[in-house]
Amino acid sequence: MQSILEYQDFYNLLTGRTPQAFNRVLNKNFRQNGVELTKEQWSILAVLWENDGCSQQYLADKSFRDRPSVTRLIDNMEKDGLVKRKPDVNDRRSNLIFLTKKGKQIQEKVMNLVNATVEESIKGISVENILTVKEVFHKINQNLEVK
Amino acid sequence: MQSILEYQDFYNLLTGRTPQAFNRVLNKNFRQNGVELTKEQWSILAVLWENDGCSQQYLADKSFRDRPSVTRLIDNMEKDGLVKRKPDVNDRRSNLIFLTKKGKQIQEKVMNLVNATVEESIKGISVENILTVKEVFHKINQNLEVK
DNA sequence: TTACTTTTGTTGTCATAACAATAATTGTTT
DNA sequence: AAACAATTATTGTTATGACAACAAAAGTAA
Repeated sequence: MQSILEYQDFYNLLTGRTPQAFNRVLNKNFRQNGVELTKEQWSILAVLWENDGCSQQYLADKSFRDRPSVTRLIDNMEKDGLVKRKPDVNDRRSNLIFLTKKGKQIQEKVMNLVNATVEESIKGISVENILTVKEVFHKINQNLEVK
Repeated sequence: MQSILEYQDFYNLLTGRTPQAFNRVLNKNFRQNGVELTKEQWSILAVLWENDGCSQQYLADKSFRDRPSVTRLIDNMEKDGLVKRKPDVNDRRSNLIFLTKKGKQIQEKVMNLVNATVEESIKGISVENILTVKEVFHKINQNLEVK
Protein backbone atom coordinates (compact mmCIF):
# COMPACT_ATOMS: atom_id res chain seq x y z
CA MET A 1 0.00 0.00 0.00
CA GLN A 2 2.28 2.75 -1.17
CA SER A 3 0.68 5.02 -3.72
CA ILE A 4 -2.38 7.21 -3.64
CA LEU A 5 -4.00 5.10 -6.29
CA GLU A 6 -3.70 2.00 -4.21
CA TYR A 7 -5.34 3.66 -1.25
CA GLN A 8 -8.25 4.66 -3.39
CA ASP A 9 -8.32 1.13 -4.68
CA PHE A 10 -8.64 -0.17 -1.16
CA TYR A 11 -11.40 2.29 -0.41
CA ASN A 12 -13.37 1.05 -3.39
CA LEU A 13 -12.80 -2.46 -2.18
CA LEU A 14 -14.19 -1.65 1.21
CA THR A 15 -17.25 0.35 0.40
CA GLY A 16 -17.79 0.22 -3.31
CA ARG A 17 -18.31 -2.36 -5.89
CA THR A 18 -18.28 -5.63 -4.01
CA PRO A 19 -20.80 -4.86 -1.26
CA GLN A 20 -23.08 -3.19 -3.81
CA ALA A 21 -22.85 -6.16 -6.13
CA PHE A 22 -23.66 -8.49 -3.28
CA ASN A 23 -26.66 -6.43 -2.24
CA ARG A 24 -27.92 -6.27 -5.78
CA VAL A 25 -27.78 -10.04 -6.16
CA LEU A 26 -29.34 -10.65 -2.76
CA ASN A 27 -32.21 -8.30 -3.53
CA LYS A 28 -32.73 -9.99 -6.87
CA ASN A 29 -32.77 -13.41 -5.22
CA PHE A 30 -35.32 -12.14 -2.71
CA ARG A 31 -37.61 -10.76 -5.39
CA GLN A 32 -37.30 -13.72 -7.73
CA ASN A 33 -38.46 -15.95 -4.90
CA GLY A 34 -41.36 -13.81 -3.79
CA VAL A 35 -39.64 -12.42 -0.68
CA GLU A 36 -40.56 -8.77 -0.28
CA LEU A 37 -37.80 -7.71 2.06
CA THR A 38 -35.05 -5.14 1.90
CA LYS A 39 -31.67 -6.24 3.16
CA GLU A 40 -32.06 -3.77 6.01
CA GLN A 41 -35.36 -5.32 7.04
CA TRP A 42 -33.71 -8.70 6.86
CA SER A 43 -30.95 -7.54 9.20
CA ILE A 44 -33.61 -6.58 11.75
CA LEU A 45 -35.46 -9.88 11.37
CA ALA A 46 -32.21 -11.77 11.86
CA VAL A 47 -31.86 -10.18 15.31
CA LEU A 48 -35.47 -10.91 16.20
CA TRP A 49 -35.21 -14.54 15.12
CA GLU A 50 -32.51 -14.89 17.76
CA ASN A 51 -34.16 -12.70 20.36
CA ASP A 52 -37.84 -11.97 19.84
CA GLY A 53 -39.31 -9.19 21.94
CA CYS A 54 -36.22 -7.02 22.32
CA SER A 55 -36.14 -3.21 22.37
CA GLN A 56 -35.47 -0.88 19.46
CA GLN A 57 -32.22 0.15 21.11
CA TYR A 58 -31.11 -3.48 21.17
CA LEU A 59 -32.01 -3.81 17.50
CA ALA A 60 -30.01 -0.69 16.72
CA ASP A 61 -26.95 -2.02 18.54
CA LYS A 62 -27.09 -5.46 16.95
CA SER A 63 -27.78 -4.26 13.41
CA PHE A 64 -25.28 -1.37 13.59
CA ARG A 65 -27.92 1.26 12.85
CA ASP A 66 -28.87 4.43 14.66
CA ARG A 67 -32.14 4.83 16.51
CA PRO A 68 -33.92 6.91 13.85
CA SER A 69 -33.14 4.28 11.23
CA VAL A 70 -34.59 1.56 13.42
CA THR A 71 -37.70 3.62 14.13
CA ARG A 72 -38.44 3.92 10.44
CA LEU A 73 -37.53 0.33 9.65
CA ILE A 74 -39.96 -0.84 12.32
CA ASP A 75 -42.59 1.59 10.96
CA ASN A 76 -42.38 -0.05 7.55
CA MET A 77 -42.13 -3.57 8.88
CA GLU A 78 -45.22 -3.01 11.04
CA LYS A 79 -47.10 -1.80 7.96
CA ASP A 80 -46.00 -4.95 6.14
CA GLY A 81 -47.20 -7.11 9.01
CA LEU A 82 -43.80 -8.52 9.90
CA VAL A 83 -43.49 -7.21 13.47
CA LYS A 84 -45.54 -5.49 16.16
CA ARG A 85 -44.59 -2.84 18.71
CA LYS A 86 -45.68 -3.38 22.32
CA PRO A 87 -44.99 -0.91 25.12
CA ASP A 88 -42.56 -2.16 27.75
CA VAL A 89 -44.46 -2.18 31.05
CA ASN A 90 -41.22 -1.98 33.01
CA ASP A 91 -39.83 1.03 31.16
CA ARG A 92 -42.28 3.32 29.53
CA ARG A 93 -39.60 4.89 27.36
CA SER A 94 -39.14 1.61 25.59
CA ASN A 95 -41.00 -0.49 23.01
CA LEU A 96 -40.60 -4.23 22.70
CA ILE A 97 -40.66 -5.60 19.16
CA PHE A 98 -42.34 -8.94 18.50
CA LEU A 99 -42.42 -11.05 15.36
CA THR A 100 -45.83 -11.73 13.86
CA LYS A 101 -46.75 -15.16 12.56
CA LYS A 102 -45.71 -13.93 9.10
CA GLY A 103 -42.39 -12.66 10.45
CA LYS A 104 -41.68 -16.07 11.93
CA GLN A 105 -42.84 -18.12 8.97
CA ILE A 106 -40.48 -16.59 6.43
CA GLN A 107 -37.33 -17.29 8.44
CA GLU A 108 -36.39 -20.57 6.80
CA LYS A 109 -37.03 -19.39 3.26
CA VAL A 110 -35.13 -16.14 3.78
CA MET A 111 -32.14 -17.78 5.43
CA ASN A 112 -31.92 -20.31 2.64
CA LEU A 113 -31.80 -17.48 0.12
CA VAL A 114 -29.17 -15.59 2.11
CA ASN A 115 -27.05 -18.69 2.49
CA ALA A 116 -27.35 -19.53 -1.18
CA THR A 117 -26.28 -16.01 -2.11
CA VAL A 118 -23.28 -16.13 0.18
CA GLU A 119 -22.31 -19.56 -1.15
CA GLU A 120 -22.58 -18.30 -4.67
CA SER A 121 -20.45 -15.25 -3.90
CA ILE A 122 -17.60 -17.13 -2.23
CA LYS A 123 -17.47 -20.05 -4.62
CA GLY A 124 -13.89 -21.06 -5.31
CA ILE A 125 -12.38 -19.12 -2.41
CA SER A 126 -10.41 -21.07 0.18
CA VAL A 127 -11.54 -21.23 3.79
CA GLU A 128 -8.15 -19.90 4.73
CA ASN A 129 -8.58 -16.76 2.66
CA ILE A 130 -12.08 -16.18 3.98
CA LEU A 131 -10.76 -16.36 7.51
CA THR A 132 -8.11 -13.82 6.58
CA VAL A 133 -10.81 -11.43 5.33
CA LYS A 134 -12.64 -11.86 8.60
CA GLU A 135 -9.49 -11.11 10.56
CA VAL A 136 -8.67 -8.04 8.51
CA PHE A 137 -12.18 -6.65 8.85
CA HIS A 138 -12.17 -7.30 12.56
CA LYS A 139 -8.96 -5.34 12.86
CA ILE A 140 -10.34 -2.52 10.73
CA ASN A 141 -13.36 -2.33 13.00
CA GLN A 142 -11.09 -2.01 15.99
CA ASN A 143 -9.06 0.68 14.30
CA LEU A 144 -12.13 2.70 13.42
CA GLU A 145 -14.23 2.23 16.52
CA VAL A 146 -11.87 4.10 18.79
CA LYS A 147 -13.04 7.18 16.92
CA MET B 1 -17.91 -21.78 6.30
CA GLN B 2 -20.18 -24.54 7.50
CA SER B 3 -23.04 -23.25 9.59
CA ILE B 4 -25.84 -20.84 8.85
CA LEU B 5 -24.54 -18.51 11.51
CA GLU B 6 -21.18 -18.24 9.82
CA TYR B 7 -22.81 -17.36 6.52
CA GLN B 8 -24.68 -14.55 8.19
CA ASP B 9 -21.45 -13.54 9.79
CA PHE B 10 -19.83 -13.29 6.40
CA TYR B 11 -22.73 -11.29 5.07
CA ASN B 12 -22.35 -8.78 7.85
CA LEU B 13 -18.67 -8.61 7.06
CA LEU B 14 -19.33 -7.85 3.46
CA THR B 15 -22.05 -5.28 3.62
CA GLY B 16 -22.55 -4.36 7.20
CA ARG B 17 -20.50 -3.00 9.98
CA THR B 18 -17.10 -2.44 8.45
CA PRO B 19 -18.04 -0.46 5.36
CA GLN B 20 -20.48 1.60 7.41
CA ALA B 21 -17.87 2.29 10.05
CA PHE B 22 -15.41 3.35 7.40
CA ASN B 23 -17.92 5.65 5.75
CA ARG B 24 -18.84 7.18 9.07
CA VAL B 25 -15.21 7.96 9.90
CA LEU B 26 -14.50 9.30 6.41
CA ASN B 27 -17.52 11.59 6.56
CA LYS B 28 -16.45 12.79 9.99
CA ASN B 29 -12.93 13.48 8.73
CA PHE B 30 -14.38 15.42 5.81
CA ARG B 31 -16.58 17.57 8.03
CA GLN B 32 -13.96 18.17 10.69
CA ASN B 33 -11.70 19.55 8.00
CA GLY B 34 -14.24 21.76 6.34
CA VAL B 35 -14.79 19.50 3.35
CA GLU B 36 -18.49 19.49 2.45
CA LEU B 37 -18.58 16.34 0.38
CA THR B 38 -20.47 13.09 0.62
CA LYS B 39 -18.48 9.97 -0.08
CA GLU B 40 -20.58 9.48 -3.21
CA GLN B 41 -19.69 12.94 -4.47
CA TRP B 42 -16.08 12.15 -3.76
CA SER B 43 -16.29 8.99 -5.84
CA ILE B 44 -17.47 11.09 -8.77
CA LEU B 45 -14.75 13.69 -8.28
CA ALA B 46 -12.14 10.94 -8.18
CA VAL B 47 -13.16 9.91 -11.70
CA LEU B 48 -13.14 13.50 -12.94
CA TRP B 49 -9.70 14.19 -11.47
CA GLU B 50 -8.44 11.41 -13.72
CA ASN B 51 -10.59 12.25 -16.72
CA ASP B 52 -12.17 15.71 -16.72
CA GLY B 53 -14.94 16.29 -19.23
CA CYS B 54 -16.28 12.75 -19.48
CA SER B 55 -19.93 11.75 -19.93
CA GLN B 56 -22.40 10.82 -17.24
CA GLN B 57 -22.48 7.29 -18.57
CA TYR B 58 -18.72 7.06 -18.11
CA LEU B 59 -19.07 8.36 -14.56
CA ALA B 60 -21.75 5.77 -13.88
CA ASP B 61 -19.54 2.94 -15.15
CA LYS B 62 -16.45 4.03 -13.24
CA SER B 63 -18.22 4.75 -9.96
CA PHE B 64 -20.46 1.65 -10.14
CA ARG B 65 -23.67 3.65 -9.98
CA ASP B 66 -26.71 3.66 -12.22
CA ARG B 67 -27.60 6.57 -14.47
CA PRO B 68 -30.33 8.06 -12.27
CA SER B 69 -27.94 8.17 -9.32
CA VAL B 70 -25.35 9.99 -11.39
CA THR B 71 -27.95 12.45 -12.67
CA ARG B 72 -28.84 13.46 -9.14
CA LEU B 73 -25.28 13.48 -7.88
CA ILE B 74 -24.36 15.84 -10.70
CA ASP B 75 -27.46 17.95 -9.92
CA ASN B 76 -26.27 18.44 -6.36
CA MET B 77 -22.64 18.92 -7.29
CA GLU B 78 -23.61 21.54 -9.84
CA LYS B 79 -25.58 23.37 -7.14
CA ASP B 80 -22.52 23.21 -4.90
CA GLY B 81 -20.34 24.64 -7.65
CA LEU B 82 -18.10 21.58 -7.99
CA VAL B 83 -18.86 20.65 -11.59
CA LYS B 84 -20.61 21.98 -14.67
CA ARG B 85 -22.62 20.19 -17.36
CA LYS B 86 -21.87 21.06 -20.97
CA PRO B 87 -23.74 19.55 -23.93
CA ASP B 88 -21.66 17.27 -26.13
CA VAL B 89 -21.65 18.82 -29.59
CA ASN B 90 -20.89 15.47 -31.19
CA ASP B 91 -23.71 13.58 -29.50
CA ARG B 92 -26.69 15.56 -28.35
CA ARG B 93 -27.87 12.76 -26.06
CA SER B 94 -24.81 13.26 -23.96
CA ASN B 95 -23.53 15.78 -21.43
CA LEU B 96 -19.88 16.29 -20.68
CA ILE B 97 -19.05 17.00 -17.06
CA PHE B 98 -16.29 19.45 -16.23
CA LEU B 99 -14.67 20.33 -12.93
CA THR B 100 -14.96 23.94 -11.80
CA LYS B 101 -12.01 25.74 -10.26
CA LYS B 102 -13.42 24.79 -6.87
CA GLY B 103 -13.72 21.15 -7.92
CA LYS B 104 -10.09 21.13 -8.96
CA GLN B 105 -8.76 23.03 -5.97
CA ILE B 106 -10.02 20.61 -3.33
CA GLN B 107 -8.39 17.56 -4.87
CA GLU B 108 -5.23 17.56 -2.79
CA LYS B 109 -6.96 18.23 0.50
CA VAL B 110 -9.61 15.59 -0.13
CA MET B 111 -7.16 12.93 -1.25
CA ASN B 112 -5.02 13.56 1.81
CA LEU B 113 -8.07 13.01 4.01
CA VAL B 114 -9.06 9.84 2.17
CA ASN B 115 -5.54 8.48 2.37
CA ALA B 116 -5.26 9.31 6.04
CA THR B 117 -8.55 7.55 6.73
CA VAL B 118 -7.49 4.44 4.83
CA GLU B 119 -4.14 4.44 6.62
CA GLU B 120 -5.88 4.74 9.95
CA SER B 121 -8.24 1.89 9.12
CA ILE B 122 -5.58 -0.58 8.01
CA LYS B 123 -3.03 0.21 10.70
CA GLY B 124 -1.37 -2.98 11.94
CA ILE B 125 -2.51 -5.15 9.04
CA SER B 126 0.13 -6.84 6.93
CA VAL B 127 0.49 -6.06 3.24
CA GLU B 128 0.07 -9.75 2.59
CA ASN B 129 -3.32 -9.89 4.26
CA ILE B 130 -4.48 -6.77 2.47
CA LEU B 131 -3.56 -8.35 -0.83
CA THR B 132 -5.55 -11.42 0.17
CA VAL B 133 -8.60 -9.24 0.80
CA LYS B 134 -8.19 -7.71 -2.63
CA GLU B 135 -7.95 -11.14 -4.21
CA VAL B 136 -11.00 -12.45 -2.39
CA PHE B 137 -13.08 -9.42 -3.33
CA HIS B 138 -11.99 -9.66 -6.92
CA LYS B 139 -13.12 -13.27 -6.99
CA ILE B 140 -16.44 -12.36 -5.33
CA ASN B 141 -17.02 -9.72 -7.99
CA GLN B 142 -16.44 -12.30 -10.68
CA ASN B 143 -18.81 -14.73 -8.98
CA LEU B 144 -21.55 -12.14 -8.73
CA GLU B 145 -21.19 -10.32 -12.01
CA VAL B 146 -22.17 -13.28 -14.12
CA LYS B 147 -25.65 -12.72 -12.79
C1' DT C 1 -36.28 6.90 -46.21
C1' DT C 2 -38.79 4.29 -42.71
C1' DA C 3 -39.13 1.26 -38.91
C1' DC C 4 -36.95 -0.80 -35.23
C1' DT C 5 -33.38 -0.95 -31.66
C1' DT C 6 -30.02 0.94 -28.64
C1' DT C 7 -28.02 4.54 -25.97
C1' DT C 8 -28.13 8.54 -22.88
C1' DG C 9 -30.11 11.16 -19.65
C1' DT C 10 -34.17 12.49 -16.78
C1' DT C 11 -38.11 12.03 -13.63
C1' DG C 12 -41.06 9.57 -10.22
C1' DT C 13 -41.51 6.59 -6.31
C1' DC C 14 -40.13 4.24 -2.40
C1' DA C 15 -36.79 2.79 1.21
C1' DT C 16 -32.84 3.95 3.69
C1' DA C 17 -28.66 6.60 6.09
C1' DA C 18 -26.82 10.37 8.64
C1' DC C 19 -27.51 13.94 11.50
C1' DA C 20 -29.86 17.46 14.48
C1' DA C 21 -33.49 18.53 17.50
C1' DT C 22 -37.08 17.13 20.51
C1' DA C 23 -40.31 14.73 24.01
C1' DA C 24 -41.00 11.47 27.44
C1' DT C 25 -39.16 8.76 30.87
C1' DT C 26 -35.77 7.11 34.02
C1' DG C 27 -31.53 7.48 36.79
C1' DT C 28 -28.47 10.13 39.79
C1' DT C 29 -26.88 13.53 42.86
C1' DT C 30 -27.38 16.73 46.25
C1' DA D 1 -37.81 16.25 46.81
C1' DA D 2 -35.53 18.95 43.20
C1' DA D 3 -32.25 19.68 39.77
C1' DC D 4 -29.61 17.69 36.53
C1' DA D 5 -28.06 14.04 33.40
C1' DA D 6 -28.76 9.96 30.65
C1' DT D 7 -31.69 6.91 27.96
C1' DT D 8 -35.27 5.71 24.53
C1' DA D 9 -37.91 6.70 20.79
C1' DT D 10 -39.63 10.03 17.45
C1' DT D 11 -39.68 13.61 13.82
C1' DG D 12 -37.57 16.71 10.32
C1' DT D 13 -34.29 17.45 6.77
C1' DT D 14 -31.14 16.30 3.20
C1' DA D 15 -28.68 12.98 0.26
C1' DT D 16 -28.57 8.63 -1.74
C1' DG D 17 -29.81 3.85 -4.02
C1' DA D 18 -32.78 0.78 -6.68
C1' DC D 19 -36.01 0.37 -9.93
C1' DA D 20 -39.56 1.57 -13.48
C1' DA D 21 -41.02 4.55 -17.00
C1' DC D 22 -40.02 7.88 -20.21
C1' DA D 23 -38.06 11.18 -23.96
C1' DA D 24 -34.66 12.44 -27.12
C1' DA D 25 -31.09 11.24 -30.06
C1' DA D 26 -28.30 8.04 -32.56
C1' DG D 27 -27.50 3.64 -34.85
C1' DT D 28 -29.12 -0.11 -37.83
C1' DA D 29 -31.64 -2.81 -41.02
C1' DA D 30 -35.21 -3.22 -44.30
